[in-house]
Amino acid sequence: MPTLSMQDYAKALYVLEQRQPGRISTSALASYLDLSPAAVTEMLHRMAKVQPPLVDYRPRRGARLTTEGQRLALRMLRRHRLLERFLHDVLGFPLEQVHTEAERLEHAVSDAFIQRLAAWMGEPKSDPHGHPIPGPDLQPPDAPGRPFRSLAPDARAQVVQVCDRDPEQLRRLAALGLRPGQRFRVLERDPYEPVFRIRLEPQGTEVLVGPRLAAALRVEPLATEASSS
Amino acid sequence: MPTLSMQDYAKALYVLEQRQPGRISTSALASYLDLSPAAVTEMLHRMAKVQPPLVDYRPRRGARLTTEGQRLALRMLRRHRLLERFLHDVLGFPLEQVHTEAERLEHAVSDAFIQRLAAWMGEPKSDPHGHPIPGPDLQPPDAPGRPFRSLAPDARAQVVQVCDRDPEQLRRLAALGLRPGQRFRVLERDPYEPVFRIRLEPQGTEVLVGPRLAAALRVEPLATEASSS
DNA sequence: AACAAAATTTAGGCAACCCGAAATCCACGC
DNA sequence: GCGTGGATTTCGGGTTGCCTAAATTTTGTT
Ligand SMILES: [Mn+2]
Ligand SMILES: [Mn+2]
Ligand SMILES: [Mn+2]
Ligand SMILES: [Mn+2]
Repeated sequence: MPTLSMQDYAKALYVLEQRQPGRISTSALASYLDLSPAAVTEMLHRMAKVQPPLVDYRPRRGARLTTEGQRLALRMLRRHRLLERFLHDVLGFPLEQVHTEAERLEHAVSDAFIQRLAAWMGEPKSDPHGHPIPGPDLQPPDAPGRPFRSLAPDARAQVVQVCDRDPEQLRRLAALGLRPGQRFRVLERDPYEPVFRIRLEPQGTEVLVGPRLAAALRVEPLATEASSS
Repeated sequence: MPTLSMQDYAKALYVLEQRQPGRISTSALASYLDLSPAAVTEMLHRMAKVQPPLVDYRPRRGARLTTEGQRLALRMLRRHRLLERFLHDVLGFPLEQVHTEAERLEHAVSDAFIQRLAAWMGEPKSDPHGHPIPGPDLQPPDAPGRPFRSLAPDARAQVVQVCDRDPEQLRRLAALGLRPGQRFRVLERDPYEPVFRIRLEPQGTEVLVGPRLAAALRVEPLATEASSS
């Protein structure tokens, strides 16, 4: 089994490759993992050298996960998200705390643990932030919904995913009521600035969504029910 | 928070001090942890040097836990045993697998996790091997029952604790039916060799208990019900 | 009291990981 | 084509934790 650090690097590479297909640069990985570029270079060397190799690393042109590396990443994402589901649904951890806790636990559980936990929880398909949980076959799941910024004025939609990496932002989102499942209507989209005004349904609260929050949300458009009433 | 290794050393020192009060020798600790004596010497130095110190170490005359070290040990034992209870009762792990799994998890969970897990499980008082779970106050619990070898012929008793460190032995115990809660009567105690013959109640199965198994069991004597019938 | 065996510590190494600073590379603008 | 700034790698260092082999100390004899 790869080391704890390799597990986190693999996950990070997977997420970054999803965002922007292609090779991932040392600096992109370093800033995502909050490590020095020097540390990342070294680790990429190690991950390219283990058998089987986890990354295809070409000095000065970044790295990509190998098939084996991708399997590792998906295995870790499955663990992470299943654990988050457990922490939130069963133990009642608040949304903004589950990520940190799962980030440590994911390395300590065994495959047997995950298999039993998944069965016991009824094979959940997504974590409490709305991220899809890879199945035991480790097929890459696809991200549900689409970016918030793609919404047109007057559209109705539902939050399907919130970003889990920034606890403070997550607290803000939670305070505003923007959690997975929340429905809303776009009231206004500023034509010049990337600012939206939305109304939560059914609460009726109005919320301003700027570029920071918008980037943290993915949404699912809904049929424009009772648009004139 | 002390390192993962220090956490395991603290637990080991606590268990060994329970068995045999007084200073613990380097070699005793090394053999319990399955490490070289040199590694143990080094770690004892580190544990004596951190602030606050976890052990009182005097070169060539062994080590004892400080109050702080004992608190750490009890914190880890609470985590370990609570996790074992969860793994066995909720996820259905067999008795001989829970120890290994908990040995890793205990270092990855947070205090908040343990607090929530304990509450959710209804504050269990013992683990599936019968070991007492220290409370949140971290008071040293006392070992229930007494050694198996202290049983006299014809006595009735109940298994209250099985040793959890040897999976193979645990499988043997389970195969023989000797798990916590099992009642039995001592039919015979060899006067010369440390060998017992017992009959399980209510099954009626007869089992031979030699010195190895006897050392792995603690028992609670029962009233000699219906001794003549 | 003197030795030898046993226990323990010290010395020297190694593997993971990480960092800051120095060197190196390469791509873009002129 | 030629610098040069920014990205990247290399170098030297530091920490934790383990091992084997070589001292060293203690202990249990004769
Ligand atoms: Mn992690
Ligand atoms: Mn998540
Ligand atoms: Mn452990
Ligand atoms: Mn146990």
